[in-house]
Amino acid sequence: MSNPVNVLVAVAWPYASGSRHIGHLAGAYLPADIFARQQRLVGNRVLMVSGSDVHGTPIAVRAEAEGVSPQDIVDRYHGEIVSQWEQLGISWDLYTTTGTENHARITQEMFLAQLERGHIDKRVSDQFFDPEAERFLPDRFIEGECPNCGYGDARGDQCDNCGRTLDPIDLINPRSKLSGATPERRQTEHFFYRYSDFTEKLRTYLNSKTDWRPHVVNFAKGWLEDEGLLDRAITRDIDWGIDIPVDDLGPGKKIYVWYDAVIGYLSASQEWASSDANPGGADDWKNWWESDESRHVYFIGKDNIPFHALFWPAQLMGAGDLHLPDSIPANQYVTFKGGKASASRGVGLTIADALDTFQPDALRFALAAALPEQADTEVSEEEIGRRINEELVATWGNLVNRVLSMVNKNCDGQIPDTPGSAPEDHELLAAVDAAFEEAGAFYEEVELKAALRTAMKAAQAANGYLNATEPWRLQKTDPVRASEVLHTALSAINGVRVLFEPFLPFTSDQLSAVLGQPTGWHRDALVAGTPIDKPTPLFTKVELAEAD
RNA sequence: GGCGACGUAGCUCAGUUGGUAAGAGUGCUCGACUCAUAAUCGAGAGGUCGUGGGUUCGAGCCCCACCGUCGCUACCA
Repeated sequence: MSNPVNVLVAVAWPYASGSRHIGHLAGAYLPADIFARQQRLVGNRVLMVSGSDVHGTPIAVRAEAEGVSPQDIVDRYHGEIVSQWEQLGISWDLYTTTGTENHARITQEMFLAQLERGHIDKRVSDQFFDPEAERFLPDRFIEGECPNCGYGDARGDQCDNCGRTLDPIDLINPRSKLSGATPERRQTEHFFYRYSDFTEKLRTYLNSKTDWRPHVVNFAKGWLEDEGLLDRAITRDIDWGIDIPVDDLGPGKKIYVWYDAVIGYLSASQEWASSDANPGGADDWKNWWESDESRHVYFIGKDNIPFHALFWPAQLMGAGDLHLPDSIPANQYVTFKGGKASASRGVGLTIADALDTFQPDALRFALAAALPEQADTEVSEEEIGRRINEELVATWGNLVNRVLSMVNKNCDGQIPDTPGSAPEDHELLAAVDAAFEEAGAFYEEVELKAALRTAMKAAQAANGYLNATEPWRLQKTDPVRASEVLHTALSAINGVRVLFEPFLPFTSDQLSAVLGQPTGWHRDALVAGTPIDKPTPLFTKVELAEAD
């Protein structure tokens, strides 16, 4: 194959303020893991990083409400998230948090570099202040009567009743969501990032991305129309966050959470490079970030597009010569059917719920088959179960089981040394080998649903081959040919399981224990004489509740 | 209000730059098979491609309007 490429698999940083649901999983984390696993099999050097986003107002407010420290909130949810990654088999090279010293230092370094280059300046602005909570308030934390429709509980940024976008200054009888007090307008001074400096460069950058998904490019370009990007404050009046590396503004101010969160991709790469997990040395991160040869792929939900297609590239441009995102295959949303039925029927199914109900690989399979790559996709608990039973278990699980059973029974419990040479034997193995190429092309485009279909097609070809050759019948009439057929079928499985590995890591490991570790993105030769025991099914069927 | 995406078989979705009588999986019907988790394989039925106009020799793909769903709208992350 060609030379290994350094691939950065950058995955959206989950906000450590609550439990994640399977929409998040299908939107970013699962596709990232599938892609990363395949890229490793291909032989590329994959660095897959993310972490919990631990700063921001919601966490600070929640901590105050519960009478605990923000760190307690973060520890609770970070712990939950980390344990779920393990259960789901998400193969991070590093999953960290934005609460590390390393991250703070690198964020501050980037801030200083941009300040030095003139892309950061100070401005005074008016903001709402809660005199009781003694805290500046984001628009969303101000409520009042909607000036358009009179709705009493409109938020400062938007009215939930009439849907109009609002400015908190227009609210009638505004009150703080935190204390109920009437907010006051106060002047406050903040650092602004001059995103407007990069409007033209970003236009050029986006225009060069002709292969991106249309909804990603169009959406990002929409922000650049007319006056282009607006400068944004990158500091906040809050105690919980990263210190501003210059003290001009006085106390009580920190760096804004989203300015620092995206820097996590860079800081996590450096943390990984310096860790024991990497034998390549502390400067190894430069092979991803200071190299034109590397490839950066960002896995995010569509709500994150402006941050990754605009703000983050602008921050990178302002900091120096760092590698920009090469592709951002942002997914749309997974939506839930039967929203009014009940939580147990799939409405807002959390990752924890889903893991209680489904085998990890089975869950991965069902979500991968429904990835919202082009459009929002509807799922329900029934639909997930249906996919597991009718597609995964019936086609792939059963294929493995039927072949291993026959080999165990008819070939003295070991892999026979009887490769077949009939035309149909070659045809099947050629089809499996071709599937690697076909699926590989889909991975290059990050079309993971299509890659999964390719693997399923190969499994179906193997099932068809068995039905056509009927080894169970040959066993009585022509045992030599029967063992050729079984050898061929097992060879096919030996390839197909590699095609499935990115989707089904746990059961693929089970098969590796029998068939040996795959050596790459291809079908390995069988090792004759390897013992094959009576198999236990890889997957169990899901018991479906009666749909009503 | 503005912007964007979507609306294709009962269900979940594919349909590259417009071009042979519109596809997959699943479900349904029929047939084959019985090694295998009542699993598999084959065949078939099933669609006015949201509606109405327009461009074109030709449109699911392009343009306009409308209807519906969802998202974003820059101090939520």
